Amino acid sequence: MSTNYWLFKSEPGAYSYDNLVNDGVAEWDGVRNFQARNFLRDEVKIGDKILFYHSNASPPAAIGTAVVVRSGYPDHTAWDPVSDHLDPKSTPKNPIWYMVDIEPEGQFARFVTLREIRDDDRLGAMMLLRKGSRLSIQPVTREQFEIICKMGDSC
DNA sequence: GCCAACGTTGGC
DNA sequence: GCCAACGTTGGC
Repeated sequence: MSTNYWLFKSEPGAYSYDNLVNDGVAEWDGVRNFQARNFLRDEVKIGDKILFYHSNASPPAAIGTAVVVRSGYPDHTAWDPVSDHLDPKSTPKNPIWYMVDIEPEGQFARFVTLREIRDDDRLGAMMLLRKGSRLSIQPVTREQFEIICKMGDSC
């Protein structure tokens, strides 16, 4: 199976790329959107490459890359009573939500801002640029991944 | 099944 | 802080 490419959003105030570097590996928990869940459960595979994007940041930007080290498995925070992501409808026997594990690959030498992505004609098809697109796990093409990586002086 | 109300996301 | 767009909830 070939490598797929993704964009993962995170608010740096909640979990930044620095947090990921410090942790070494992260359980990508707390995704509570069905479309994103389906990607995590069914399509995000070990070895897939991730553009790590800071949303709700100033400026919003792609910060670096990461790699998937464990494919979809049930998000146990859904039945953790002290978790912010508790969802009583999800149980160990019938999990609703899924997560993957990721590791950082490298921060970009320079961040690639949303503005720069929007201004590049080659990236016009990205889901990120669609009006009202709030999906936190988005597929990107290999070409889009590599263009942004180059814009970040890191490929 | 419809749809209004509500909560969240996320750029600006 | 504002607010548009979206997803979810719940009454009917």
